Amino acid sequence: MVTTTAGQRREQAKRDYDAFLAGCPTRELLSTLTDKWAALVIAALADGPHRHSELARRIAGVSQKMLTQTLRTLERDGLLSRAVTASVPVRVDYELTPLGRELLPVMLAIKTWAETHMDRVFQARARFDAGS
Amino acid sequence: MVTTTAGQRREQAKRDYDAFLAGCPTRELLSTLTDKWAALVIAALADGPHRHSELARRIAGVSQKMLTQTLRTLERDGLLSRAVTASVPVRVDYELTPLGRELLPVMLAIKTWAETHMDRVFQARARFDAGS
DNA sequence: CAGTATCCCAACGGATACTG
DNA sequence: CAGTATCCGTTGGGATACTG
Repeated sequence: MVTTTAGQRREQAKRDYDAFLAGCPTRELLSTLTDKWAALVIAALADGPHRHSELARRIAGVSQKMLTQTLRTLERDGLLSRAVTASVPVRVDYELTPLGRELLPVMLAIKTWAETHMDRVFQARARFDAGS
Repeated sequence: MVTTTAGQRREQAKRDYDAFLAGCPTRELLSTLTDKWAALVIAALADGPHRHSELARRIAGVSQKMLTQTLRTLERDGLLSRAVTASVPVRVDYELTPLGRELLPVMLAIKTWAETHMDRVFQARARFDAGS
């Protein structure tokens, strides 16, 4: 057995992966994370499991195609789990995995940042548009 | 003069804006923030001002079209500033504004998260792909 | 209810060429 | 060097119809 700690392995991972490099797989993962719907879906699951229809209602404006697609991608990447209850009609619940819960604070931070600083961004835009 | 504090106004903003709502302007801002290149550009400017060409080199694989486009959007939203030095040839430096520096930790967090948890995501994908 | 399957248009975004 | 402009293929993503 190797004697590296979890912390050491994390440090190693940070050296091995660099999103600034074009070929790095983190580029693709970054694309998944920096997705408008992904951020909203993860934020919507912050308070526990939710059904497909609940998510669709909560995240106003998302098409069911994009919602399903986003949920699949996040499930594949291990960020959320999908639980099917075989009733009629079928019931499907989505829930953040431990890995997804580790990501949650970051995603909430983006959403909150946008909501909190919207005014200052509006001011900046007004200045920019006036200046040109 | 109104007697609300900055803290109170921030609280107000969080109530007024909700990215879960379709018509909310934060949706659009969220789209800007959750952009692969935007995250990388802001991360690349973490250690101070950089020239256009330096950014292009640092963020491997970005086309100059996308780099310029991303820089313009971020400049318009007040996240970074553009300084032109009228020499021959022209020199242009980009630097995070105070607003951009407030966003920096969040963006770095995403990039770091991706780099740190890539392995676990790979494992999750292997499990998912095997199961189906 | 929770999907899958098509169709189809708009945008994203790369490659290339040109300008101050 | 730091852009802008054009072309053009690829993808994103909505609308609709259908299935277990």
